[in-house]
Amino acid sequence: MRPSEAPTLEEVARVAGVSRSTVSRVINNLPGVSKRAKVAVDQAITELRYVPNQAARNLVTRRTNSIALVVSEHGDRVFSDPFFAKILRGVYAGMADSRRQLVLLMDQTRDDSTLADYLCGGHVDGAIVVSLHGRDPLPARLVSAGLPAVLVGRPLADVEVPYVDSDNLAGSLAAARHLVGLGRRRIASIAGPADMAVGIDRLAGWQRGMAEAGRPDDLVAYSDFSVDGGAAAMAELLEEHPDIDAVFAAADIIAVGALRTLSERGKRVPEDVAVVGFDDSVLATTTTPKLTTVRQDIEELGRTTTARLLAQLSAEADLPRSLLLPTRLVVRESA
Amino acid sequence: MRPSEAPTLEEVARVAGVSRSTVSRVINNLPGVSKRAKVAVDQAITELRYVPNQAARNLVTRRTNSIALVVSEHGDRVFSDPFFAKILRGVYAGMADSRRQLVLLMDQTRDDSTLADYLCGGHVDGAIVVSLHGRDPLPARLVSAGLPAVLVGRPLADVEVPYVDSDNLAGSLAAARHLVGLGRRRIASIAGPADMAVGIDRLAGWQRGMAEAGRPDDLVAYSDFSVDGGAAAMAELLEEHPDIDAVFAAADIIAVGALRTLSERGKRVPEDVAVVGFDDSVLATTTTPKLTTVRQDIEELGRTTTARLLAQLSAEADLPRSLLLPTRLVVRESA
DNA sequence: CTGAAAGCGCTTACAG
DNA sequence: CTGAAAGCGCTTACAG
Repeated sequence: MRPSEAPTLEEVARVAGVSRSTVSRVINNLPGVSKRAKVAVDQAITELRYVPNQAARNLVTRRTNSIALVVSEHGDRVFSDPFFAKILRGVYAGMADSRRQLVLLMDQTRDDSTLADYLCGGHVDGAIVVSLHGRDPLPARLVSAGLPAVLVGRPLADVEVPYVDSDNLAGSLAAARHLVGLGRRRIASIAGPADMAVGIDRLAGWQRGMAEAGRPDDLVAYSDFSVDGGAAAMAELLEEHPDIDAVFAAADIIAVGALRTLSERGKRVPEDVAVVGFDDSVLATTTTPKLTTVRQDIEELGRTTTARLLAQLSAEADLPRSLLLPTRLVVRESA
Repeated sequence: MRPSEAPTLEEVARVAGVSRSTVSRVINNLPGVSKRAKVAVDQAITELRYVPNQAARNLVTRRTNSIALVVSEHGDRVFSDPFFAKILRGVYAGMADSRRQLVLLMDQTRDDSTLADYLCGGHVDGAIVVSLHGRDPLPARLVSAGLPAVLVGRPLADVEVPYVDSDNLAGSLAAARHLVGLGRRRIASIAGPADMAVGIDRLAGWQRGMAEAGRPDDLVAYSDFSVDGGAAAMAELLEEHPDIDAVFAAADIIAVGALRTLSERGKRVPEDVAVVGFDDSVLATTTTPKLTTVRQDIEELGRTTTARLLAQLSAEADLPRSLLLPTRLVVRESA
């Protein structure tokens, strides 16, 4: 970049009539600089349009001032999933004051090992890992390499990595209790993928709710996070249990599919079947009837994860291992 | 990171029994290394789990091996806009083979000047700028600083920056001709924002189509890229010109709004009013009737822009200043 | 084909 | 409060 044009700290020192040490102190806001020297340096900096060379800085400080956002998911889903977009927004908001840069990494580009090598190769000071799928070996590798990392979402593998997650269990428990409280007798659930913590936890919450109320907890069908998946799961449930009068879907998008099937089968919502979703996404208010759902704040999830990582990087003491963010039931029309 | 644990090139040299120069040559695949030396070095590298220090490398080579993706848009739109997600996917795909990293920057964090300073401060080797809005001063600043940059989308300001864009004019001209060919007499357009190249170009294409056919080109209403905007613009058009029998909307999302208004007014599509959109987004096939629209490949836009930048970074000669990607009409049911 | 040496632009003890 | 000096870990002419 602009070979010899770029002024160095050395030149600033010369222009300001001080030593390199002093210039460095001014730049880094270190104490022990006379006002006179500071003024001279500041003036020289603006005069020369000096910008510190980041590489030289990194080399000596052994820090890069950048953190990685690793989206541990192959293929297309990442980009089309609004979840990712919200996380990104939260991460960005969380970094706003930190003067750090965000390096985006997805392992569609590099294979897992290359990705880990890269992360551990001193390119970044820390990593935020969005673990969308099952038991990824990456977190364990980061830990063993000593790279500060925080996960978005509870990992399935039993690794000693801090994570931040929505309180999925409490949220789905609240949904279950709501349906019980409505006097529903045959309460089913369309669970999310069984290989994702988010699927497991939301199912567990519903199961606990059923157990509390002395209801059976085996009216379950599984679905991926798609409308069609939800529709198929709902059809499956109705096939086996035509008397179902309530269903808790592990995501709004699944609930949308369930609504479609119910409508096709001539079931009225909520009169015949009450439906509760999860997420409180934009979908929730565009359906007819509007969806009762469990609200989670995904952007906050990204922000908190970032804050947790930054705190760790500043070596703050007594950091909580992991955090759960509250979820709450939003009652609308469907249940 | 891992203070003194990380092995250096020096240690690799010692273990391999060669000089640092030789190790460096092996690492960088430079010619002039005996097979014997190469084997010894490779072995030492794996033995020590050596990873080159990027900062040291950057310092001496004056390159960072990273490029910036600058999303020049404040606030929330970026993240919720599927356009951005597709661009990101394309950019990522375009970088797949390049061993470079992507640094994501949005000026919601840093003010414009800080952003430009950062970009020109030697942090990145080049920049891809997604210019979603009007006449951003950023491209000009990058050019004057000598930072290689390529824009996604034609800039409004007259700067000497290469850009890659969809051929919006040809696409909307095709749409206009299609409506004319259908025998429609009163053809309107809902244009996009007048301060965005994409809005201007799509309107221009439609106008040219009208001119060709000797039709008036003043049946125009403006809208932002939203359903509600499209609905309002359609209402406005019908108010002033109740005899409209065709409308070209500058985006599918606008067309969706138009369809809503037409349906509310009891107008049948395409019998009473033919509708053509732009984008061929997912929306196009979920509407009733399915949307005739102009297809653009946004992911390809991101990929091509990235390829253009990488070519520039490798100092390839005779690069085209800018590129237009083809668009084509996809005829479905609405026109 | 190989190595000794200079140097990239900073920060950081250290001595004053 | 200030400066001279060492050193971070590489690459790159240069000389052999």
